[in-house]
Amino acid sequence: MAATLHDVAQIAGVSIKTVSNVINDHPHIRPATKQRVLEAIAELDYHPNLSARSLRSGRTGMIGLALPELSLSYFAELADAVIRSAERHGVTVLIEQTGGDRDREIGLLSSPRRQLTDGLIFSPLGMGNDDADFLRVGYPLVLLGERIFKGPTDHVTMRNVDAARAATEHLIRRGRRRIAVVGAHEGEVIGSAGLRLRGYREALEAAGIPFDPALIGFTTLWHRSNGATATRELLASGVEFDAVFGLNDTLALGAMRVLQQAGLRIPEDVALMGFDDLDETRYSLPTLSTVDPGRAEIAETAVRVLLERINATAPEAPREFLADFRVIERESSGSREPVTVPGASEERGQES
Amino acid sequence: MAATLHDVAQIAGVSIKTVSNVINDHPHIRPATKQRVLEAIAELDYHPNLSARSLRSGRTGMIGLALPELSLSYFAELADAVIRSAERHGVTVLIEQTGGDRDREIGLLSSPRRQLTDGLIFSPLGMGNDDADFLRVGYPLVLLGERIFKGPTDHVTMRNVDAARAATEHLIRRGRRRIAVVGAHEGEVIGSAGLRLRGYREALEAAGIPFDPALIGFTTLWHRSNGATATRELLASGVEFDAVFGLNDTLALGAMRVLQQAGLRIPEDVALMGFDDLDETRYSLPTLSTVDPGRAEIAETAVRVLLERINATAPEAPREFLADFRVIERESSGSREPVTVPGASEERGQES
DNA sequence: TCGTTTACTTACAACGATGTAAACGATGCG
DNA sequence: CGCATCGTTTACATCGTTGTAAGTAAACGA
Repeated sequence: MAATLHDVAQIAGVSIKTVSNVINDHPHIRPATKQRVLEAIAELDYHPNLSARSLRSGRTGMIGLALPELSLSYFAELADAVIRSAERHGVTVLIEQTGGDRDREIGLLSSPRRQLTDGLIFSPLGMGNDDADFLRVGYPLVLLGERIFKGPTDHVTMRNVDAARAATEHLIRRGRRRIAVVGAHEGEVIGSAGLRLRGYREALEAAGIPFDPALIGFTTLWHRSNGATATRELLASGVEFDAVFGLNDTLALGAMRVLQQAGLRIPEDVALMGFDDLDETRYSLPTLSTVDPGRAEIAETAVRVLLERINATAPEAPREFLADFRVIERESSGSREPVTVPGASEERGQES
Repeated sequence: MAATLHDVAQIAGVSIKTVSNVINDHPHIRPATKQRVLEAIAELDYHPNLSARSLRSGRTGMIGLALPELSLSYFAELADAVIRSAERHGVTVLIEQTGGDRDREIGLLSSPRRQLTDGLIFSPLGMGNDDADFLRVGYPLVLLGERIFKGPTDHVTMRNVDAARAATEHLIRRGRRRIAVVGAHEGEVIGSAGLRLRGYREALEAAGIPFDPALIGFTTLWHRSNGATATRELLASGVEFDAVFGLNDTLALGAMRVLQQAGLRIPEDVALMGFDDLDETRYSLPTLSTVDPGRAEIAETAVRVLLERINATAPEAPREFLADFRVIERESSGSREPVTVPGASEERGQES
């Protein structure tokens, strides 16, 4: 049996409340008493019972993180970042997978598991703007992603339009004028695809380059194989292009294979650009130019804002946060850096 | 405020214990009473308070999963599998990242967070066989991986030697005799690298092919860039080879790029084989032949065994579980299947 | 010396659930 | 008709913690 406050109190010769006070750093404790209590705690290797503490305080010290799937790299890296941020703030993260399914997402918002967490960071994929009302829940909630805007909660997201525009401008600066896109969604306005395509169009317009619908490759899901297929279709259509902008890294990596297989040199014949700055982009050949949409900042902000809400006394109007992005030039868009072992100085490894 | 047993009892006109009995399906409840209680529960949208239940019962309904890093694909997919298994068994998974650091791993075994979980599935990377005594802990623990054998706990792992042998034999059957290895660890005996290399040697021996040390590429970490570097070194060394066996998929994918860049055709000039069956191997070009080490089975077994331990009354001797593996022939080792959109029928996607 | 403040400590009652033991009414048996 | 029995329900204590209010002792000023 684990030691309790009672045991510690007995050994230290004080009341359990005094022990509790020592543990919670309450003022007005005589140093000598504190000393005795700490010794007793050490002697018994006492650790507070978290269930009891939760029951009493109404706080669990955990926050939820709901995302589509860990096996999608973007979300695995997001989870990694959120866990690290949470750790710095002294809270624990409980991950839940939705599979990107709208009904599961909605169900999760009122699942009994919400009891285990003091708040939720929620990255929906199936829900849309029309579902915003489901976000009116009785606990602190921070929304991520591009599925719902102007919802009733705090929202942390990336500058999709600006970042995609900057990425496109980067390609234009490299002398490319016929820039194909891979991953567009038919008719989408919000959502990552719609917003990033808008940024692309803004960049073209600003540079006086006419928009050519023939250069737009549509896909349904953003998986590697779709990037490959869309690129194959572009090649087969005979349309000329000197660059490809994958609306995310996974698509771009799919495109990379197809381009290479077709005998095209990257970046000499076709420059290539992704979006997300997945770890993987540092290890491809050539390394993939991409946009860091500020994932670390998004994670940190989401955790911070959620904890603020959890600790807030009065309700406040929902706020919107936009992370800073950064275009990262690597080999696939014609960086002139020497080709050494890619990323050798910054690798994080899996051993044995 | 959320409803409590008390509120429900009041509305139903019974005592709180009766409500508790209804919820826990205790026998001897008059149907009429049960009915009234259920109605009251529905009316108030009552959900049991999990902290209170934990405090009273000593169970949290959560299990821990400790692994190096979610941003390593293998572990992200393992976590995904464990979460799904746990869900089927009605328990929640709490993920913890160790970074593969020995001290963090040891610390985590007695962290206060262990209080939040009824047991732990632990995949160490930094700890070694000498640290086995740290695994003598006061809660159910299931060990994964190849770092510690004959430890004091249940152990679920893969048939590294047999699987690597089968993978090598597959290459031999395809007519390859000069099979290079990428990812060996100098002097390692256990650990994934040591065991898989042993399987490789066994296959050679059985086929009467002499072992050639010049064909072994050493790396430290198992990252993509290391696979690339080791392969580049093999090419530079001038040693002849007609196949490469990457000791994991990540290494093999790194090797794939270098081979292609060198103008070698896969599989015509060099056959390529990985290990792990990452999702990614289905989307590379060519698709990567690999070994499914039974990840799904490992996850399912680990969860099942852990829950058995949690529910066990008497202690039992530790057991060892070995998952079934399966060699998966894809294009990189000369599969003759038609090259269609890779994996089109089995993709799980990321939308928008 | 006494009253008053300050510093420190304590007893007690929650938080919301569940196990125990006892009580209750209805039934069956002698 | 009284007593045991069964099925059903209840009151109460308990899990380990923390907030509240009250208590004690020491320190201070008058």
